[in-house]
Amino acid sequence: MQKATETRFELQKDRMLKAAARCFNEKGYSGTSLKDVANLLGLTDAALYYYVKNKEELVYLCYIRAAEVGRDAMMDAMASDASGYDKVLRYLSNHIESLVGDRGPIAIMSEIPSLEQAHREEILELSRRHSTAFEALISEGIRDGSIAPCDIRMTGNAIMGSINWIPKWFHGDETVAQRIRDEFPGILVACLRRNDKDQRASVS
Amino acid sequence: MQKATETRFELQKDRMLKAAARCFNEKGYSGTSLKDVANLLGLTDAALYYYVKNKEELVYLCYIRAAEVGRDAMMDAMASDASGYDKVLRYLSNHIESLVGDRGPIAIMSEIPSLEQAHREEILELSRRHSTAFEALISEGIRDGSIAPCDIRMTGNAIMGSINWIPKWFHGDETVAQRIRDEFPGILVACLRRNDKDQRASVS
DNA sequence: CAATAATTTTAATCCAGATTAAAATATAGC
DNA sequence: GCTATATTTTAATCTGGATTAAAATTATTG
Repeated sequence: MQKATETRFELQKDRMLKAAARCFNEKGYSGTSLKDVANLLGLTDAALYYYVKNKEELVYLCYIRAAEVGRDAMMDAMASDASGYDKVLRYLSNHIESLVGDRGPIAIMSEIPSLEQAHREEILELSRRHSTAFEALISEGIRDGSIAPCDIRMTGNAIMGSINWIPKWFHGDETVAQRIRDEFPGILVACLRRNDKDQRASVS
Repeated sequence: MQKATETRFELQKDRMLKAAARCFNEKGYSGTSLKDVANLLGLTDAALYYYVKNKEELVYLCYIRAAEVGRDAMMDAMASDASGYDKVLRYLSNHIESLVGDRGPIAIMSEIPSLEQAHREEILELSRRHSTAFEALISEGIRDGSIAPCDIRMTGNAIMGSINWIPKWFHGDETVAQRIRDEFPGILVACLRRNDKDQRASVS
């Protein structure tokens, strides 16, 4: 019955979260006033309170959304029947597609400490789980021989950092988006193929 | 004559910038009050105004410092007489050492838009120059055959993103610092060795 | 030591931007 | 069209934290 209204509400809320994510990524949390977000939606700042309790919750929800996007990308990769290496590649492609595609601006989780206790812990937990899952993929690849042995924690941090930073410099240009989709996964999985520390490119 | 005083002033100011960088990295710009920074120094918030005009300038100076650290790392690498690949490796090692070593916490430049016009433009210019210099190293490596041909812009973004994200998860633990020093440069330059998109680790 | 300069604190302001309550408008179902 | 509900705005507050001025303390120098 409320299906229609619920849908409208959810749609608006989702638009709001995207607008907020965009502002936060571009202008930072402090640099973003609720008015900025509202303007992007053609609304008044006060209107946002119809959808969220306060600014903190707005950030919280942006981060929840970011976590979901990461989880979805991970789930899909984990479910595939492939080598560890290919799962990582698939996860990266998935996640990147979400970042630059129409799941639209995803917030960088750079202000977790400003969240209130309960929210902070929840986001940290989700974040930790994601890292763990990613490291598990790498482990799997090492075990099945598709990935070269490496310091899993550091390699995971390196790759994830690169991903996390994308929203900082990508601002919606579709040409750039395509280039990211095409290049990034390949660039990053290269970190998993080192089999010789002194190897060089064998070109020409 | 004022040498001693100047030194004291400069030292205190430097301590302040490090404390601020640490706060900003950990709690974000908005989450950081001047009181937080002052507490870390055993001072009162008002005391900070003896060293800087306002909070904006504090951020600005943190970013200037971050840019200098990057530039120093780059200068040293560029001056070396080595292949493009080795210059990149050297730059990465240098920069990473600064990030995790005693040049102490370096601020992540994540709130450039909150800077006032003139400062923002200056920081952006420095930032752009640094990217350009990094891409030049990659180009050089491709020309001299030490680096595999690649999308220079994207590869540069990937590697720099990984570097930029480090202060987000590294919080001063010396054991971790050593691990970063040991592993990160090698992990990241792997992105420059791809000579075959379908290559896999040739282990066991 | 006195005298001057450097540094920090105390104690007010001040303000942008978050938040709220009530009123106004839009929308949906009947 | 009428009624109830959903959504948005208007118009105030409210507040944390930035900022400032003056006073107090600490260091330096002749």
